[in-house]
Amino acid sequence: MNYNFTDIEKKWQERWLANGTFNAEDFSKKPKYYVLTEFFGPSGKGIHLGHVKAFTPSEVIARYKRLKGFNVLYPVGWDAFGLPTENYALKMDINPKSATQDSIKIFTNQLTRLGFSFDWSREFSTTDPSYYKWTQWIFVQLFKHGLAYKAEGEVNFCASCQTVLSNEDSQGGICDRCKNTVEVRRRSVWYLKMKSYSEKMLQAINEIDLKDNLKDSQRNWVGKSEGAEIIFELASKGGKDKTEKLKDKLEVFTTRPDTLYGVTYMAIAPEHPLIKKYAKKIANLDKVIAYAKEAAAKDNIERSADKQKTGVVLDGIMAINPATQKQIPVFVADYIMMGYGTGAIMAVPGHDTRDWEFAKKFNLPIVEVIRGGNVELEAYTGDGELVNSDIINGLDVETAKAKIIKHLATKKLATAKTNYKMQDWPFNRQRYWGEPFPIVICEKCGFVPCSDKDLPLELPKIKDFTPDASGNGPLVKALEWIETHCPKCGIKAVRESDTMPNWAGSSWYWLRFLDPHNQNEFVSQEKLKYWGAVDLYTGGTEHVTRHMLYASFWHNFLYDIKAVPHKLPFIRRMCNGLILDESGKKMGKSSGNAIDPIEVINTYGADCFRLHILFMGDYEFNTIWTLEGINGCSNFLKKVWSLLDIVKKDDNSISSTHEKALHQMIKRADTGIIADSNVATEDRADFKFNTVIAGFMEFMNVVKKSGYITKEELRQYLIVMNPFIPHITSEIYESVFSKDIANENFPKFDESKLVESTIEIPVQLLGKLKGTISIEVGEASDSIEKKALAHLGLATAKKVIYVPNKIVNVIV
RNA sequence: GCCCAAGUGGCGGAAUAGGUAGACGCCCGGGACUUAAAAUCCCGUGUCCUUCGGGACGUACCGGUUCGAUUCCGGUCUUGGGCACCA
Repeated sequence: MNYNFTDIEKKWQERWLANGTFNAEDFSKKPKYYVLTEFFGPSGKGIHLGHVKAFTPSEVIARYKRLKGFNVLYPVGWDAFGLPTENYALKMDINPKSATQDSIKIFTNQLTRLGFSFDWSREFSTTDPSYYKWTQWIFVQLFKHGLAYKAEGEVNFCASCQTVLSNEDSQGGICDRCKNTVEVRRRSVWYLKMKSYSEKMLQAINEIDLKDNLKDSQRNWVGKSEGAEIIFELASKGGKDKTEKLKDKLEVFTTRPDTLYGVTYMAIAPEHPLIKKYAKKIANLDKVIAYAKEAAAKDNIERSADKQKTGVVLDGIMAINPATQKQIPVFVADYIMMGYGTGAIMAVPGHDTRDWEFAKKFNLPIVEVIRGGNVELEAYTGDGELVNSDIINGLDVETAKAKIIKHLATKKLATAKTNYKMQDWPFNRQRYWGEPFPIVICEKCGFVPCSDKDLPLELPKIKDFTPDASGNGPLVKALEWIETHCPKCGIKAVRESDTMPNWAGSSWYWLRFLDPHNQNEFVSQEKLKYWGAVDLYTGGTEHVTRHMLYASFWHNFLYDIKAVPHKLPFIRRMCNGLILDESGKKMGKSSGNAIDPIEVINTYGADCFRLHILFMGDYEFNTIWTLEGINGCSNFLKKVWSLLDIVKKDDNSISSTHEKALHQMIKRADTGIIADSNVATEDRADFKFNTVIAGFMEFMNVVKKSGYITKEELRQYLIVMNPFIPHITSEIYESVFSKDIANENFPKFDESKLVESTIEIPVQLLGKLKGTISIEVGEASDSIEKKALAHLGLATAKKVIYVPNKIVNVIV
């Protein structure tokens, strides 16, 4: 009988679905294992190769863990709110709701055809009112705890998508969705106070099991820097060259208070309020205003791409160095950002590269206060002894920092301060397809949250959901929905017309999978206690500084208000590489060069596709997609099928010829798929699916050479391979053993079966390989030295190096 | 500019507490079976030289440590990713 993958795969896929084979149990006696891959953003184009690359590993792990006796939760769901779906619906001229439904249908069919062992009973979409009810509920909690507020601020705005974006959504000044350059606009927006969670998020980064380089990029994004805020008094020229002190003081943030004696000028951002406030005191106001306007016209990209330092002195205003009491000039310069620190700096040209460039250009004095470089040639940013610095002379940098802060603090001129690069999260979008804000705007009561019984606040059905430049979302047009009464005082009021960003629904979805049908709570406490955190969370690297941080923020908040009992959302995170096209570009929905995974399944079968994509390369590295080599996987599956012809159906033993190879193969799979959580991080060598598959092939070669496989060997072999190629192994298992392989236990390997008594070791002469000799394990070194000399035809040697059971090197 | 990761046959990739480089597979070549082809099976396959015994070279490049380096150290080049005037 030939291997007919089409029929076999269809048969098992239907059976798994009908029987709910992979549905997780709540409260099982088995140990729990929660494995999750970032859920799908469904689109009408169906799944792409990136999905297969991202999901196949977690799928293998889910099946493997079940065979190892775990109660595995491997859920599936849809992240369907947001710009991708809405832009697609606009393009196709259909309603986003039906676009979402259609896409989910397509995805469901396609994922089924890959044989993924999801628990379909827990499926939901972020667009289901029964789900976003609780997204809104969490928002209300954030609001009630003072972590959601509306304010006017400078935000990133994408003119093409007609909406405000978060910093995370506009990394590098580019809209994450349409790749257009974003503009900075002043707008009234809803913010989530993510910045106030900076420390807690840094703590979470320390605790999660994640590669160090990815932790670094997260820490970098949070951007903690410790330093001090220092107050500089200001003075202006009064009549007759007399100076008078101004009422306002200039506050700056610095990480290097030790260099205070080297401050030779000050610089403020073009948007700094000081300019407006003391306009009358600025002699060259025209020039200053012209410069500020010019700076404002540049977008972020231009401003940072042009590294030439520019600026204008504020003629008439001086600052007073609190350490030296000397007066120094104040500049307005666009290398100072209003959004960081206080929007003003103390400039130390001797020890800061940017200040050095500026000072050189404007001929400002450069003072050395830390010994170690030549500040006339370049800024010295290293360590060293303090000089020219009065009370902190002779100290090292760290000691000097502490002393000068303490000294100024007594005069209330400095305080130790920590700053973060991460900003609060602009949380509203002027678009239709998102969760409505459960907020009523009342003239009398201000912002009033909907009460729990009014949730979900459903998105109204409207015909025209096209965004426009008015600055309002399409929901303002839904008058019947917008106009309402204040839940507090009852007078006429309006609803917030913006919607939440697509990251809202994904910021807590892993919790809902624990209890997806609960109508009374976002998730029950009993289920939270049973399932706890996600044991393994897999997905793309690009989410490390975006979704992962949002998720960490929401989870931390829910923990703080005692809504969840565990502090960390995810115990371990692994990031998969990308699938690239031949030219090395990212392959995906947007590039239009995608290969349809369903065609690969039609030609080769799902088992073959799964095997191929895992065998192609390392999980964490980018892989260039090719069908070259898939024949190897196809040939291998034919060989697996042909085992039916050579199995010794009444031999329940393990033959001595196969024993070692069998145990080796099991060991390789057991250590190469996923390590037990008790294995130390540095000792792990898991996620090595390609070498595990090589192990399957090696065992096949051994079996093929001897021309038979015993029934027991076949049983163990099929179970070990089942997570990778579930259809074919289920089919053969059923036909030989009349049982469902899904209920079996993963075989155990026996280390003692892997030990050899006689081994071959290499003999080297002066480090060059000269052949091998056969030795007994544990044989005396004298005897081995003699064998090695004999092999080389030598009588004596200057020195013989013998590394037990590894190598002999002879020196003459 | 700063930070991180990587560079191994014609190709995808193995092997790093330093110890037989190229596992496993693809492609390719030769053979068996066949009227023929496909499928399948067997053999070969890093490069160069060879008197067919073997020899020399070889893990981006240069240098170092070592009996021994793909692995460790210093420097250079290339590719990919992240951050980007963050005070």
